[in-house]
Amino acid sequence: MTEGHRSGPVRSDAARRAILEATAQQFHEKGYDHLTIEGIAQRAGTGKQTVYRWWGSKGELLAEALLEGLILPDTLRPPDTGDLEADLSAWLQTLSDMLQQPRGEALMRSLIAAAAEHAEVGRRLRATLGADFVFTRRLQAEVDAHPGEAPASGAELTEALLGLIIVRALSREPLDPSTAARLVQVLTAPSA
Amino acid sequence: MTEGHRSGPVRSDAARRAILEATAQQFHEKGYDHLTIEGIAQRAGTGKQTVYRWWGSKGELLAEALLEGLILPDTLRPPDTGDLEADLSAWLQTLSDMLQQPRGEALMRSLIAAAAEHAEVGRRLRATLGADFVFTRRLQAEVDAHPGEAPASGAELTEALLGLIIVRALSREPLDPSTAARLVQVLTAPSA
Amino acid sequence: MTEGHRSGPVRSDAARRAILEATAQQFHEKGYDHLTIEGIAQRAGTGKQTVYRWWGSKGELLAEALLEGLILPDTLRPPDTGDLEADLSAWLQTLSDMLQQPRGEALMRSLIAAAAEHAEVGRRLRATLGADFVFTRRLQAEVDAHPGEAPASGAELTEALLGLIIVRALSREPLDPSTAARLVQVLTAPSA
Amino acid sequence: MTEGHRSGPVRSDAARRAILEATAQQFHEKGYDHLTIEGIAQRAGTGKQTVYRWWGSKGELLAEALLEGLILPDTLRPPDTGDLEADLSAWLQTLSDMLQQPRGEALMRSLIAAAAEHAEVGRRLRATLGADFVFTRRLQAEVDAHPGEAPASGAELTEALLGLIIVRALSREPLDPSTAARLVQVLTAPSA
DNA sequence: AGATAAACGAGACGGTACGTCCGGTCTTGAT
DNA sequence: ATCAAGACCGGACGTACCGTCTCGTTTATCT
Repeated sequence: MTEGHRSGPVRSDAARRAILEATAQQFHEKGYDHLTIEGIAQRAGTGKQTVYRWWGSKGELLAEALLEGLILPDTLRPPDTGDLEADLSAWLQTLSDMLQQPRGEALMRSLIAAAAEHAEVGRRLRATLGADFVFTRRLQAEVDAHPGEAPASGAELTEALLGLIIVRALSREPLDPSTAARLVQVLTAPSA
Repeated sequence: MTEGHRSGPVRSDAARRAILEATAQQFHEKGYDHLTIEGIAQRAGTGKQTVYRWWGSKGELLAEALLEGLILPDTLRPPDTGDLEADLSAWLQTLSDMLQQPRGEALMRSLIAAAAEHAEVGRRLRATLGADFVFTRRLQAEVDAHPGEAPASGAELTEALLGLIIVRALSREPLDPSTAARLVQVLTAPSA
Repeated sequence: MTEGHRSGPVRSDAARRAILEATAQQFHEKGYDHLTIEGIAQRAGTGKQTVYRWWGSKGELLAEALLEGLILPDTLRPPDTGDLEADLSAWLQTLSDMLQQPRGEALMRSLIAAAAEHAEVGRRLRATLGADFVFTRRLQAEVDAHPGEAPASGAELTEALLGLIIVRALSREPLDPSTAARLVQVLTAPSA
Repeated sequence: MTEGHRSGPVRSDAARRAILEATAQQFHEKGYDHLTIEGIAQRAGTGKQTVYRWWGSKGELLAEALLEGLILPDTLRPPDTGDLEADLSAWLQTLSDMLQQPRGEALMRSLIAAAAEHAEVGRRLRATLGADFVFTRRLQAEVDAHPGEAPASGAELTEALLGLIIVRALSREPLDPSTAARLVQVLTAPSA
């Protein structure tokens, strides 16, 4: 035979989904701190033990909810129209629009707090919000096409853009849309 | 008349210093979360009420300790040798060295968590670590000298650099020193 | 000076009384097991910590409530009309009447459970219900008056009577009033 | 037809014995409170459901273990040499010896706690430890032989003796062997 | 020189949430 | 149908801190 079986009940998917959804709901409602396992379990209609059985901390919960797409709106996924500069600009615009609203800024800061506490959230946040995704690959392609001219790779430039946004969120400085646009231009202009 | 008089003792400076130092010590030892007012008061040998009388939250405590220079080492203050590119590079190097060590990375993440929760910490962190300081003014001067060529202002470029570092700290990706150097080069090269 | 003072707030008597009364109320309502610190604190309108600060277990709580006379009715205190045999008989009658009612029997069994778990409750129960009190001394006097005739001392005879009642409570055997009367007669009759 | 058939396996005697033995073992190790169904099932190597299928509570479990003779040592069974007074005395001595040891006292208190909670345990404890057994019948015979002289029946006198022991166990008062002997003498002396 | 009153250390108080244990029920796959 | 295994919802455990509120003591100012 292939594997050590285990009889007995299997993990309840209903409980899992209810807990992740409760996590997302509570996260949006109260932010990362003020997020309590007790509150999540109650909202989900499960026992606390069921949460602790499968997740070790609220960080893990949030990381999984993030992965399931329950935290960030689909709007934040990067567009891909073929025009790199336009796409980058649009994406940055979407992000900066989000930060204009108090709810959006609070959401971002909550995510940062979660990332600061929990490594997995940090990794997933970076992956979701820019570094791993299409821009990276496309910026890289751009860079490759002009060897020697732009020594900073695409990934790092994307990170720098995301970083700018994070710094603004943390310092509560609004991000002027035109500034964002200018930055995109500087960063994508292949030094020409 | 000038003011309603008040008799009685005046604020104890000994208590104030003891509390701020205890804050710094506990912050370094346990990080921002796990920082407790109760623990700080005990460490400082004061009553809890003395803390609550003068500060409203652990965020305020940390913001003041940060301002007093009790949190970050002097090393992180930006150098000023006259050579802008070299200075920027050296400063970025210092920061990235700090993040190489586990203690330094943890410290940075703790600061980010604090900034996410408390606006004043965010502002002061940004001010301390780059955006307001000499680089900004000097980058700006550089930019001003070449009008039209580099549409992104110095402040934003510094923020982008700091942002990159923060993104790396949050995602637990090490920052390759040569990458940092390259970024400095790109950002300071006035498009020439 | 005489003693090491301690400044700061003093123990709240209101909280203490509320907790002991809540203990008694919950004890009567639900019995010793099913008595919860959480329930007591809630009923008393205090925090749990206030309970744990002053008492170490529900046993200690009950022991103190017993001592305060919040558990047993005054009826159970032994009468003293001068006629020993009549008094003993009346007291035994009161006890056995109490056990006739379901509430009384449950109360007695709850007390026994508490005594089995907590030494102090055991001691106080014995003290309250017979061994230390007037009967003991009076039986002893009786015994002393007839040396050599009744080698068992009064205290032990009283204990045996109480023991009989406890055995009946534990085994759910009703105690026939006439049996009780007969036992009193045997035990008090100085062998004549 | 005689009866509705029933397919499937029949009750596993191995599981039953394992559970009862685990009950006895855990009872001796930790006492009645601190006895958990979960712990018993784990010790017995069975599922919890198998316990709940056949017993309704830890009280029932203990009652059955008591009946199987897994709880009390054989030593406690009453001797029968023909000499009533000597037998009673010896039995009381055995009991009081047991209570001298901390383990024995704890065992007795645990049994009392169980009896207070669970009627069946109470009945069986009384049956096992004295009321139903040979002494009762023999004391009764003694009493019958002298009608009118000793109005308290043998059963009640035995209960009183057992009760004395229980009171002592509950109040943590040691039982002086000579006292026990004296009581036996008083109670068996047919008033002569 | 009092009298006044705020600041201080200590810590009790009503609460909320923690992470754990166990109760009793239910589900699964094997026998 | 029973069994071993164990997930599930729920309730209580005992602990850690929260922010507020006394206490009794110590000081600095005002009368």
